[in-house]
Amino acid sequence: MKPTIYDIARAAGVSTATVSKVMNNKGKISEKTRSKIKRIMQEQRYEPSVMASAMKGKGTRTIAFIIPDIDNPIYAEYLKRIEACGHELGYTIVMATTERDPEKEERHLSLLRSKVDGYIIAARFSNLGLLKALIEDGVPIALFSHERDELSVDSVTVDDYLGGYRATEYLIELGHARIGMVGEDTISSQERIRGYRQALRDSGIKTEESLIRVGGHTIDGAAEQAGHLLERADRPTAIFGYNDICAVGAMLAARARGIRMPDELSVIGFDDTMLCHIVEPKLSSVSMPTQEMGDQVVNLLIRRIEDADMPKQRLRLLPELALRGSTSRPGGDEAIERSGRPAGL
Amino acid sequence: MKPTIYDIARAAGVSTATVSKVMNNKGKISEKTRSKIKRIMQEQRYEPSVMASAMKGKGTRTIAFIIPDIDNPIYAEYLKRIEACGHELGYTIVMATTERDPEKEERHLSLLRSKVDGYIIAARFSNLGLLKALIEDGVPIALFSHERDELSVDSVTVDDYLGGYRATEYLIELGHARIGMVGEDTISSQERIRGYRQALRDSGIKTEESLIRVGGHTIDGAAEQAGHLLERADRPTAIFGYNDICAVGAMLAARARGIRMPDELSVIGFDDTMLCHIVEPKLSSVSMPTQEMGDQVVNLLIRRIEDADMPKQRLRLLPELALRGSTSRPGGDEAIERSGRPAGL
DNA sequence: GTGAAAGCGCTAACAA
DNA sequence: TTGTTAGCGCTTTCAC
Repeated sequence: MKPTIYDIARAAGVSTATVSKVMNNKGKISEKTRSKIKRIMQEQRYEPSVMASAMKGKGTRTIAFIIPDIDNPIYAEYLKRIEACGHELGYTIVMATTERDPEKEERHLSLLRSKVDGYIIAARFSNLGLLKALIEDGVPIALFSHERDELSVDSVTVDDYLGGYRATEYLIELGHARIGMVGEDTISSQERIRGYRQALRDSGIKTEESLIRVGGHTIDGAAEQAGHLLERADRPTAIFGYNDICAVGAMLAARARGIRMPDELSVIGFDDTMLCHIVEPKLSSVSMPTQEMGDQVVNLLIRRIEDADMPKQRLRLLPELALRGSTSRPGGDEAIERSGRPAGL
Repeated sequence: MKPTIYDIARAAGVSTATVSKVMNNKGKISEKTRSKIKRIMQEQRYEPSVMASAMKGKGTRTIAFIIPDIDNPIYAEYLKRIEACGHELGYTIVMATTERDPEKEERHLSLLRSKVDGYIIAARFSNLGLLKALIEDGVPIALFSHERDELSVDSVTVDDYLGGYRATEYLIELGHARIGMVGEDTISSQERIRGYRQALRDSGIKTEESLIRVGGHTIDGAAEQAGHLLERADRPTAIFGYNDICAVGAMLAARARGIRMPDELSVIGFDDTMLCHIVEPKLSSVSMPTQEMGDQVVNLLIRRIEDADMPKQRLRLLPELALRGSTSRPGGDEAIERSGRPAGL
C-alpha cells in the first residue's frame, strides 16, 4: 500500500502535524526531526495525497486548458508551452476539446469543476452564459488567444487586428492590389479581417466583399473557399489566410489549379506553425510569441488562483511578420529573394 | 459557495447518506424522495466533489497520457482520440510530455501519482525501473504504440514490424533496389527497421548498413540524415521514413538538392498524419487505425482500473499502406498514376 | 427506506 | 519545538 502521513509519523515517532509541517516548510521544526522525517519519507517513497490536501482547501494544483480542437497545430504548440510552464510551477494540465459543441462546453466545465483550480479557455464558447456564471462564482478563468469585450475577465492574446493589418499591408507594399482573404467564423478571425480591411482602406484600395471568404476550420474547407477565389476571372494575386491552416488550404487550391506560387499567387498565413516549413514554397506567416503567451497565461491564472482580488487584466502581445518564399511581388520577384530580406522580420 | 452534499440533504430534509445513495443509484430509496432530491440537486446546481469521493477509494476518474513530445502530430491525433473516448466514459485526461528526459519521467509519474487512476504510456521510458516499480505496486498501466517485451503489462500497439515490412516490400515491388531508411532511436523504430531488413532479405537484396541512418526526432534532424544518403554517388532511389516526420525531412533534403520526387526519389512515411496531405507530392505512408487504437487503450485501461485481476494482454493492430504521389517506379511512373491505384490500399 | 456515525489523508488552529 | 484535535465532502456499514 501507498504510505500515508500516518505511516511516516509513526515511523518517525512524531505526530502527523509535524510531518505535515515538514512537508510544507511551515512552523518551527528542529533540524534533527526535519531531516529524520525527510529521510523516512524518502525511504518509504511517500507521496502526499493531492486529494486530501485539496479537501483542506489547498486546491488541486491542476489547471484545465480548453481548446476547440487539436487538429490545428497551433493548439498543440500552446499546449506544449502551457504544460511546460505549468509543470514548472507544480501544476498539472488537463486538456479538453469542445469541438465547438455547446454541450461539450458544458459537460467539460462541470466534469472538471471539482478537479481543477482554474481554466485557461482558448475556445470560443457559444454559450456565453456558462462563462458568465463561472466568472460570477469567482472561478479563476483566463481567456487565451481570444478576448471577450463584454466580459470582465483576464486574458492573454495576440493582437489579431494588428496582425491582420500588417500582413495585408505587407502584401500591398509588395504591389498587390487584389488581395483575397480566407477566414473562419471565430472572434480572432473577425479581428484579423478587420485589420485586413483597414490596411486596404489606408492604402486607398476599395474592399471587395466578395474577396472575403469565410469557411470551415479544416484545410479542405479552406481549400474550397480559396478555390472560389481562384476560379474567378479577376482572381486575386494574393491571399491572406486567417491562420496557417487556411493558408495551406489556399496553397493546395492553387496547386490543384496549376497556379504557381509565389509568381502567380502570393499566400500568407497566421500563427507561424510548423506547417509553414514543410509546404513548398515555404509559407510566410504572422508570427506570435507562443512561448511568451503560454508562460504569461499560466502565471496570470495562477496568480488569480492565489489571489482572487488581484486586478483583472488584458494582456495583448504583438505579432511579427515571418517572411518566406510564398510571398513576392505580383508576377514574381527576384529582387527580394536576392536582397535576402531577413526571415524573422 | 458551491453547495455540498449537506446543503442538499438539509434542503431535502433527509440525511447525507440518502443523498449519496441517490447520486450513486444505490440502496433502496422511495421514488418520492429520489425525485425530490434530484430536483433540489438541479436547482442548486450541485456537483459532487470528485476529491471527496476519491478519498473514499472511488478513484479520481482521471487518466494520465504520457508522450515524448507533441511536436509530432501523431501524438495530437492520439490525444484527440483518447480524450474523446475517455470523456465518453466519464474520465478526464491529463497529458504530460517527457521530452525523453529521465528526470521528467520521474517527476510526472510522482506528481500525477495521487491525481490519476492509471497511466497510458506512449513514451519510451529510459528509466525502466520506474515502470517496473509502478507495475509491481499494482498501478494500472497500459503501454501505447510501443511494447516492452520484458514487462508484464497491457499494451496496445500497431504492428511496427509488419508496417516496416510492407512499406519496404512495396518499394521493392515498384522496382527499387537501393532503399534508404531514416529512423529514430526508439523501440518502434527498431521494429520498423527490422521489418525493412526482412523485406529486403526476402527479396534477395543485401542490406547495406550505411543506408540506414538513425537521427533525431525533428524534421531538421531527419533532413540532415537523409542529406547524407542523398549526397552519395550511389544514392538510394527510395527512402523509407520511420514516421512522417522523418519522411518529410527526407523530402525537404531532396528538394534542397533539386532531386525530383517521385521520379528521382520515392519517399514513404509511417503514421499517415495530416503532414502527408500538405507536402508536394503528397506523401505515401503506412496508415494505422488511430481511432481504434485510442479507443482500445482507454477501454483496456479502464477495465484494468476496475478489475486489477483481469488477465494482461497485448493488442497489436495491423497497419495498411496509404499510397499517394510520393512513390513511383524508379525513374518515374505514369503507369501506376493512370491505373488509379486506390489510395487506401 | 432512511439515518447515525466512522473515517479516507491531510491541514491548521490551538495547546502544551 | 511538537502534539491534539477538529474538520474538508463524501461513502458505507449497520441500526432503526
